[in-house]
Amino acid sequence: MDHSSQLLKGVLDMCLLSLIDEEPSYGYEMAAKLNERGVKLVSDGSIYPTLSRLQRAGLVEGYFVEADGSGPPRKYYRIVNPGTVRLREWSTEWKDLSAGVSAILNGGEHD
Amino acid sequence: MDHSSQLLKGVLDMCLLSLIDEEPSYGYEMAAKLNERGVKLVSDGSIYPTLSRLQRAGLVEGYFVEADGSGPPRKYYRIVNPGTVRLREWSTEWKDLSAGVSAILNGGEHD
DNA sequence: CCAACATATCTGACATCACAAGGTACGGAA
DNA sequence: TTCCGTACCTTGTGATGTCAGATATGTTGG
Repeated sequence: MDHSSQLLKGVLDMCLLSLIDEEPSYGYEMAAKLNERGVKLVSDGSIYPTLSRLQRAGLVEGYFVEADGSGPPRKYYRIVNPGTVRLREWSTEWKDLSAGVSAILNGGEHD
Repeated sequence: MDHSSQLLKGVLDMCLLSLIDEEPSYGYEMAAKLNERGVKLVSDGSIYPTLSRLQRAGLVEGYFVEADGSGPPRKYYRIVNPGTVRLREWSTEWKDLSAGVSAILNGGEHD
């Protein structure tokens, strides 16, 4: 497995939750959004189990919507209250960690 | 397991390599440094296997040094050339990913 | 009608890696 | 002797991303 894939661990659920918080969406669409926004290498085999987990955890609600064009019905997700709270917590965790890591990476400036 | 632990995946090896790049060090000391610098929750059960992996990957070299005070000899690590290269790669990966994630987290500003 | 394609979701086997708990070993202090 | 701080390592467990493949729908072209 790739090193970037390891970096994604614990980050994907947070990103999906944030996307859903912006606007209800479905797996296939979110996979595309993530890639557009610079979080590459996310396969659908990661997306769907993660979305199920978010739903099982009571952070989002799922509902099916018939596709406008072609294809099978889409499973949309919208955020619910506990999800909003959790997203704030994860956001804080992320900021703290990423600040710490960046500090360590920049600690050894000898160029 | 904690969510923070998942966030650490793929980050710990990078941080340890960066610490070694600053100055040769040993496991017990690096565990303390990480905690001081804001990367919490790292247990020695994660540190030692990670250091072994870095060494097996040819990114660092290990050598034993007798302890000044008390305790068994310390296993110091110093960075070698491939490690310096890899550290730069990981650094770039990290910056890209963390920028992407931050952008997504800040994308849904509605407060 | 049938095949191929894009859309869309889901599953299972696999690998990676952080953690907790435990073990080993050394030296100094109570 | 017993405990504690230092220092290293190993084992089992759990979480989760990846790949490959299965399933289903509607459109398009032969």
